[in-house]
Amino acid sequence: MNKKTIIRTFEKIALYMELLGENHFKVAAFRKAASVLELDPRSLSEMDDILTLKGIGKGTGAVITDLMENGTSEVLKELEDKVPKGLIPLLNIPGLGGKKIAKLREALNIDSVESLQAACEKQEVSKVPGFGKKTEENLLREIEILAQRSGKTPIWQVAKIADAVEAELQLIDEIQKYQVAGSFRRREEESSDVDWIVVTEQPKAVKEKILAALPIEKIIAAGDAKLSISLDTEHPIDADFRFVTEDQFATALHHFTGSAAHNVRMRQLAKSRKQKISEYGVEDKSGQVQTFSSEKEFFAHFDLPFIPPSIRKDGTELDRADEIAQLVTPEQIRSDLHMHTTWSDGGYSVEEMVEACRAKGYSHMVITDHSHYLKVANGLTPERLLKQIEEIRAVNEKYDDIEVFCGTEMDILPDGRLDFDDEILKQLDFVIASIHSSFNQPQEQIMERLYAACKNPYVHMIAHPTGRIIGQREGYNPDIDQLITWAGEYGKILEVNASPYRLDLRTEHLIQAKNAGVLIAINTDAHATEQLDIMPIGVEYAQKAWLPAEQVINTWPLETFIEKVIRR
DNA sequence: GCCGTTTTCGGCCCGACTGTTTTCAGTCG
Repeated sequence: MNKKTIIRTFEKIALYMELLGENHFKVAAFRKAASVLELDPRSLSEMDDILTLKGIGKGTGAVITDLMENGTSEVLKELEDKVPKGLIPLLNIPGLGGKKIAKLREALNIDSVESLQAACEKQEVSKVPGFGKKTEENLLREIEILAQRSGKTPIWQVAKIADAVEAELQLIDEIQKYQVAGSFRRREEESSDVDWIVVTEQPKAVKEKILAALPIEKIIAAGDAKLSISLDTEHPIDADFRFVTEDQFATALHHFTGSAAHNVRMRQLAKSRKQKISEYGVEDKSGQVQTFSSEKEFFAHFDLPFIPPSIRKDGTELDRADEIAQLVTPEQIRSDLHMHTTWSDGGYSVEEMVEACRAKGYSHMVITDHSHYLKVANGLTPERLLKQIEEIRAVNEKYDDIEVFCGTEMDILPDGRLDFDDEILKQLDFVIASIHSSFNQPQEQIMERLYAACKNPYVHMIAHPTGRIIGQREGYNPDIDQLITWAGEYGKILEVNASPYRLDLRTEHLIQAKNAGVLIAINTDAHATEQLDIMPIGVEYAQKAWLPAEQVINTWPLETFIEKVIRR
């Protein structure tokens, strides 16, 4: 028996109870028990107090005991006997929850999406009390949509959609300001929808203009406080707009940024102080509602520091408030150590990239074009690299407010060799090693390649250490534990790639790297000047691992970087 | 089902919107 099995059992029990239309507090109690175990860092064998944990009581404790002694749960078995498996997908249909599903099952013996569809087509559903014609039509349509639509949208697609939507919002005069909230603001890797807080005195007019401006597949809800639509974009996604006044903005932004668990913790905290949090403000005993000029002020009201959106997760961030001051922030970034130019597959010259980095106020930067193995990217031969070094040194001479270092993003070849000899590497200030080929090799071979890079004395950093593209490809599946160990042993830096396509190291690995004391760099891997702008996304993503600024070498001043990295 | 520095019973975060109802339950975030 392991912890995961217990957690999954609780989640299944909750799901089945929900389908039976059980009391939702009871359902929530099982979900809560699952999350208590999930959040406890210990393994099952280390948890001798498991039955006394807060959130585990008589009922959930009995399930644990049953699982430990017999390997199965009687409670779950009974539920499985009672509830047909085909009902579970019904919960994915918008508008259907446990109660309605239970009613449909009672009245029409619905036990699957197929039987629900048939019943709708025979117009039997609209005869059930509590259901009507409109519900029946909606259900049929949702069943069709469900068949086409798959899961969540990766962050890089959300980013594009958000840009397009905001371009339209900007044109609406009645909007005083807007800000994206929700999971995208929290820098989650994937989102199921996008939310905006819109400040306006004229919600009706704004609603009409948004409806007229955006490509819409379906209007989900359109009231005076909220507009909810399905966007008919290349990658369809739902969008929510909340209309508030200026003074409600901070609390609305907080509320709709979530996470849900974070909000619950905040509201419990408020309640313990005889106050009540809603999206409109903080209400005290007398019914007086207080509003705030910023989220920072809102948090301060509860004696908390500003909690960055990306770490608003399960509520435990409130318990770690004193660690927040050390967290890396986008404002602390002084350098970008991974970018490309027209020498390989970038879109801008060395000088243009330098100008763009100067505009960011960076104190230093590294030009790191591809190496010759990567023919598709016009990778540099040793001869061209030497010429590029000359150009970079010359450009560097021109500026005294930024230091431009010579680097490379060198391929680690499929056979484990490195793409440049040490004689060449010696002449560079900063060497990145990356895998761009033969992702499908067995893990052993991948690790041999990474080991070759780690033990080479001229390599400084391993870039995008998994090669994943979010929502599209898994990458090359390295043994990250081993890589982190080597990075520690050989003093190599590991990269967080700020590109919303990549974002690796991913959070759980970054936590391991943090705990191992391995140095981290956050880089844009920019192939164009405007891509330098994605740095905050990488930094905010890295905050999820509670990474302190001192461990992120981009926060170091030039002198420290030279001393500890270039001349180490 | 779980919990208790007012509580062992009566709460459990809070509010918007829809569709079905004639005042509100269910769902959603």
